[in-house]
Amino acid sequence: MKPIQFAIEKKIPGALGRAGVLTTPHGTVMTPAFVSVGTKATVKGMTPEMLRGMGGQITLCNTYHLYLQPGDELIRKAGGLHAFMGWDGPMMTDSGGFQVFSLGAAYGKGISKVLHPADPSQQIPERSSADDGVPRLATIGNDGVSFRSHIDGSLHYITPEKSMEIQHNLGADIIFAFDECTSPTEERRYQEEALYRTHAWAKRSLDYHHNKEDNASRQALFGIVQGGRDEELRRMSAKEIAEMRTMEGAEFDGFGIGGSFEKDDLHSAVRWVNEELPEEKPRHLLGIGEPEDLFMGVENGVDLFDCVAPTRNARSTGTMYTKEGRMRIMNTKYREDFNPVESDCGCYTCKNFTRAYLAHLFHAKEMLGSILASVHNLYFLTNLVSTMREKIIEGTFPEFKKEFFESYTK
RNA sequence: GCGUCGGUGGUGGAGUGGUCUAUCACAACAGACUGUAAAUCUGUCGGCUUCGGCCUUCGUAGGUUCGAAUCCUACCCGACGCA
Repeated sequence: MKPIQFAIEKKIPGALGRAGVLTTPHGTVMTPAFVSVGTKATVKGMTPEMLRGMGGQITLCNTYHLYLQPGDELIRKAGGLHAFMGWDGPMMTDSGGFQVFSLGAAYGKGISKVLHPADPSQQIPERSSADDGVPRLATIGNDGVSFRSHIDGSLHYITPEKSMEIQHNLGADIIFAFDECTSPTEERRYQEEALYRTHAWAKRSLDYHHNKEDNASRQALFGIVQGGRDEELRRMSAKEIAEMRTMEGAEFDGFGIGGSFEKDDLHSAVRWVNEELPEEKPRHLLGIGEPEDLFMGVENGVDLFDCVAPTRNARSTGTMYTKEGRMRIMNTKYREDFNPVESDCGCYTCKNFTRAYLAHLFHAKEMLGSILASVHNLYFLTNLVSTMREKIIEGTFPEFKKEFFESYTK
């Protein structure tokens, strides 16, 4: 018996998109679905009850962060992440592969998950100059990655096996293979080299996982596809990860699509990969979650998304998603605006508070502001994706997409 | 009434003869944020601007000086002390 089951209910005619049901040991997820990010065993500002209340089905925690603090052994003793953080629903853990990137090639360089090269402040530096200056906290070797803890400076070595061991201790329903998320600033030669390494690490992750029968029966393992912006590498990676087997014939239970992108490359990369991946297994687009990207992903066959944007935008300066686009609640015009953030929104924040009140909380630096804005943003994106699911089942996804972008401007 | 100290841009508070439109912090205003190094970060913050500058500011009014937020005089205001 496999730890998860995935059934497709309905497809978008003429596209890769589909609506499905993902069954895990801790419950089902109606896909496509938005995954709430809870890196350090907490979705920032949200109790599990609030997550449930706003329609959250599943959360994603982080291997690297929890290994450093409080330690995966401690979480194992606590009875696993579900018990430790009080979330009894479906849960995934990321492998630490993103930190290879964010604490490595991207460290101190202002490079993030999605780059906007049209913005002059985000010009992609040449590789030669990208290596100057700031010392990295993550250094890649062929066997694994050395991390210098961003908390206390201590040195740690993470291998694919170590990532699996940590994720076994954490005990999420779905875990990810250890990968290297590459920067779009790397040239093709490096992308290729990194891809071979990611594939080798994927195989080691798969082998290690299936050597631990207890875990393999309770935790699903997703392989991660990389390959940057290059079509050949992306397709090759998707095929290779999809066909990867242990000696006993065990395979990945699903797939992650990873990488740091230029905005324009995102669409093509997702399409190339999903054209190659086997239809019957779930696909997770790692770290993506702006509304326009969610539509693109769903249309192109992505089943799961996670993104820090809703909580980070909410918490930092009260930037909230609305049907008309982003609203920055601290802008002067909202100080005496006694309407809800969105009058037709069903979230707790919109049903109970005004823009003026939220503006006040942010100006006064009261933590409830961050919480209420997070509630709204998580609701907005979660609800947006679940509405896309309904529309796929109704057969009206294209109409819904068109209607959404008639009012939404970024 | 006498004495002492002090009055700097929205606020607090640097500066004590030229490099001063005046450090810094806060507030304000605008922006960024996509597998969280993030309750973080960036920019603006006297007026005008053809963005090269120009004009006006450090309680008020005079004065010294090539040059004053900085020195002198008078006045106004505040705190404290003494009558």
